[in-house]
Parts: sequence; C-alpha cells; structure tokens
Amino acid sequence: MQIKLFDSELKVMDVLWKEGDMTAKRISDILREQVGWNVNTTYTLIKRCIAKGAIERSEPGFLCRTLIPKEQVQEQETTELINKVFDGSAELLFASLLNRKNLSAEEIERLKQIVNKLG
Amino acid sequence: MQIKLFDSELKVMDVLWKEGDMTAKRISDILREQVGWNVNTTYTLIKRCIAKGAIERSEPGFLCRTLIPKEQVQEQETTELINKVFDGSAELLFASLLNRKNLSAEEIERLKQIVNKLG
DNA sequence: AAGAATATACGACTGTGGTAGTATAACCTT
DNA sequence: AAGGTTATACTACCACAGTCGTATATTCTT
Repeated sequence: MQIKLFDSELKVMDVLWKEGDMTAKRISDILREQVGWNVNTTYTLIKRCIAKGAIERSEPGFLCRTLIPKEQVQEQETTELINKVFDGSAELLFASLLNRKNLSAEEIERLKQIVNKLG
Repeated sequence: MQIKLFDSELKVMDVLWKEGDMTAKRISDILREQVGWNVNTTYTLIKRCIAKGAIERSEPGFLCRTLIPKEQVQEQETTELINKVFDGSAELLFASLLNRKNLSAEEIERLKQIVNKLG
C-alpha cells in the first residue's frame, strides 16, 4: 500500500516527524515561520494527508498524529530515484554517493564502519 | 548552472545516454516502442531539451547529441532527494540504502569492497 | 516537376500540484 | 447570550508538466 506524498505534503509530515504529535494550529504556526505559508495552505495540506491516510486526527484538541514512519517515505522516494536515473540499480546509486567530491576522510571512515558492521 | 529536466525529458536523454548520438527520428522510434509515445511527443521533448541546453542538434542529418553527462543528472537528483527526505544528510541516505531488505550477501560483499577501496 | 510520404515545428488541451480566499463552525469574554 | 476572535472546511485559481493534433517543410519517387 503505497502512499504518494507531494513535496508540500512532506513539509507537513516533516514537522510531525521532527516534533511529534501536535495540533493543526501549531503545525501552521511552524510552517508559517519556516516557509511563510498561509494558515489555510497548511490546513489544506493536513487535510490531504489525512485523506491519504498519512495523518490521523484524534480528539481531544484535534491532535495530529503521523500514521506512516519517515523511513517508509525515505525508502519509497529512494526507490523512485533509483528507477528514474539509476536504471533500477541501488548499487549504482551507492557508488555514485561514494564518488561525491564532498566526502571527508572521517566520513569515509564512518561509512566503512557502517558497511563492515553489516556482514 | 543547474538544468532541471522533467521526467519525460529524462526519457529522451536516457535514450541518448544509452545508445549514443542519433537522429530525432530514431529517438522517436525507440520511444514509441518503449513507452508508446507519439512521434510528436518525442519531438516536443527533444525541442525542450534543446531549449534547456541539454541536447545539441548538428548537421548533417539533425544528429542529436547530449550535452550533459548522465552522472551530472544523477548527482543533481540525488541531492534533491537528500534535501527532500533525508534532512540534507547524504550519510542518512547511505545508511538507509544499507538497511534495505533486499541486500544479498554478495551485494554486501561488493559494497564492502567499494567502500574499502576508497581510503 | 507533381504528388506522396516522411520529418519537423508550433500551438493547444488536460490533469494536477501548490496556494490561498472565502465560508462556516467553535470558542471565548463579558 | 451577543459579539468578537480563533480554528477548520470547502472551493477555486494558477502554473506547469505531459501529451498530442495540426500545420509546415523537406525529401523521395516516378
């Protein structure tokens, strides 16, 4: 059951992922400050997330709670990227990541550890 | 100088990346077969790629040649993904990739080698 | 050289993601 | 309980990605 969230919807989700459950009001306050959104815009997006089953609204106080973990969206979006520009090969993405210029020695060291811990 | 290519434009680019320079006609033939596109659709997309500076058209025979390497697009799109759902951290994406279920033992072995070759 | 076939250019329609305006409902405050 | 304020819902507008229809140009065939 794949839920496709648009960029703007992800902004709403991100607030919940970062700060936990909160009221629609608070979300709109945060997003007004962060990205300058009108209150109504935020409410519309929350509504759409609810319609998609990504957010749940519970009494009392219309508390908003995310229903899907961030990890799921990350994996889903990563898969899309892989299919779009890496010919469906996760390994190609992997290699591309490692070829980036901006990898410091320490970062490489950490990556090594991560990978070696796997086996 | 960032060029933003849409999904449909990427399909055109992909043909050139995979098969090398060719005429618009051949591109349209390939894409008709691959994704069922009308000839005109392909030509429109080629046109847009040219306008964006992603493709060059040279005589004789209106040969189409890609002006940007696939690697550039891959890196660009990867950066977008990282900013969108990985809080700007390439390392998080990296870790997420490794957590995927579908990694076989051999794959892990290969990844280890790739990483260890770095330092 | 005329007519057919093919290649290219241009313009337009459609669906939809993003944003906000306006209406309605709930909640205070006195 | 009336008037004001805040919270929520509904709906519409706009921009644009995606697709293709029609028009024009070029090439081929006889």
